[in-house]
Amino acid sequence: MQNSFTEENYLKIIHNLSGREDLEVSTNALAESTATRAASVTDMLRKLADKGLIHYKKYQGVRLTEQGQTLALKVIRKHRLWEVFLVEKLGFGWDEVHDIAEELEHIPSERLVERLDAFLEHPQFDPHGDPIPDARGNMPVPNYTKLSEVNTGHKALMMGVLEHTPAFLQHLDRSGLTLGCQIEIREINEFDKSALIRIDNQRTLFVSQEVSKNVLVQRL
Amino acid sequence: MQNSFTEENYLKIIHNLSGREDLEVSTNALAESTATRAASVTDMLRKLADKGLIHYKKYQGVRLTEQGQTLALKVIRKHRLWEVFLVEKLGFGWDEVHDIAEELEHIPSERLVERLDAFLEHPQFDPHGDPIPDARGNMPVPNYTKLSEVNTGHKALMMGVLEHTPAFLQHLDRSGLTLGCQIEIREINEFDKSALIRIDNQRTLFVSQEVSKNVLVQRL
DNA sequence: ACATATTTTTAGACCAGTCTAAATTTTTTT
DNA sequence: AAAAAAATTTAGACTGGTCTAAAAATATGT
Repeated sequence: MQNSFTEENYLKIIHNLSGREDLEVSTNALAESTATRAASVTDMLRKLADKGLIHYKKYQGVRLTEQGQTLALKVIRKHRLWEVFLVEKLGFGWDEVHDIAEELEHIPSERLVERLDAFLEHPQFDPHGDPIPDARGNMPVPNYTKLSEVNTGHKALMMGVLEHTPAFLQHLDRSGLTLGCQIEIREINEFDKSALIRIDNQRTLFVSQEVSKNVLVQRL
Repeated sequence: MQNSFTEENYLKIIHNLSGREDLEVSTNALAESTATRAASVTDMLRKLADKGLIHYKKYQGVRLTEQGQTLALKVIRKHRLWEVFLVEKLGFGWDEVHDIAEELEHIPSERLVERLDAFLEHPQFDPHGDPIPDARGNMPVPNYTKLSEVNTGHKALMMGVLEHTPAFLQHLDRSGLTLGCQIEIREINEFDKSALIRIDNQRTLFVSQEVSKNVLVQRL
């Protein structure tokens, strides 16, 4: 029994919503993320539960089973590898690849994924800094800090983002904030938590809390 | 109104079955090629006709409209470009890529196709020697000859195949018949039309008519 | 703790794409 | 040109995934 495009999407989204702490995911949250109605989500949850891919008790929200987790990570692996391909090989911007990878992630061949991985030289992270699970489903859990949590006077390296919307990513592009850049916190304004930062010791930039809460860094 | 995976498949198959002479394609032929029942094909044909993608009169078979033709060629373009990618970049054999390309061909982004085309340096032919339509839907119509039609003593270059089954392609691999090789016809046996040929002036090989009827060459 | 609001589930319907069985049209054979 | 065979279409049903409207369960506010 094969898993459909739709089932794979649900698993991936449940994984993403349940976060590192494996929280219960609510029907409404899924309805929001899948852009379907709650009633349709309920139907799908019954089906996934019947297949043993999720733990589901009525009104209690869901969690992935071991099996569901494995499958979700395979889809996420494919998604992120394809994003690397699109950016590194085809020259797309990091703000353009999500929707295309959303389609490519459901192409089913194991051999394809492994050869793609080799072709890309086994990347560890996708273009947004998210870690790529390996073929066995192991995903490193980098513990980055939000830029908003770094104190005045400290330096850090930009390692990822929490927001993945094109609008946000394009804003970072225009600000010169790219993965790997060095950021030094010069000032933080108390009233709105906006900050004056210095990038790569070259440019100075004002960032709102909106931005700094969605940028992940590695403290130096 | 988007075209579904299934619709695209029908268009592609109608194109392939109607050949260069744009023959009418029968319901049964489509049922065979799509691995569905004739009754299901009939339903689909009504739908495609309603969308203006095919000319269809009951019991009369179908032909693509201008619009259907354009769409079919876009799908074929994608299919063949992805095959080039799989062979040239990922190192797959020409016998392994059909099924995977069958999935990839339905990924919808125009930008993706054009960037892939550029990345592959605008290939003219896929790994089986089939011509790749350009972005506007123009496809060169190379007029190759079947190897079985070349006379004793003549030379030719191998340019393509008519069969695309893994079994046939693997047989060619084992025989050392690859695209671009030079073939000289040494002898043809009258009773079964099998032939003794010389490849690249290096190896001599016996080929059945089965094989020579499915190998396309350019006479020298 | 009770009434209200929110969330979730059930019930019943729809669409795309498929199926089988039966009816109809076209083609072939004699 | 009639009978038989083959191809095609119609009729009616099923599955996966979705919807709306209504019912049921849970959570919240005072």
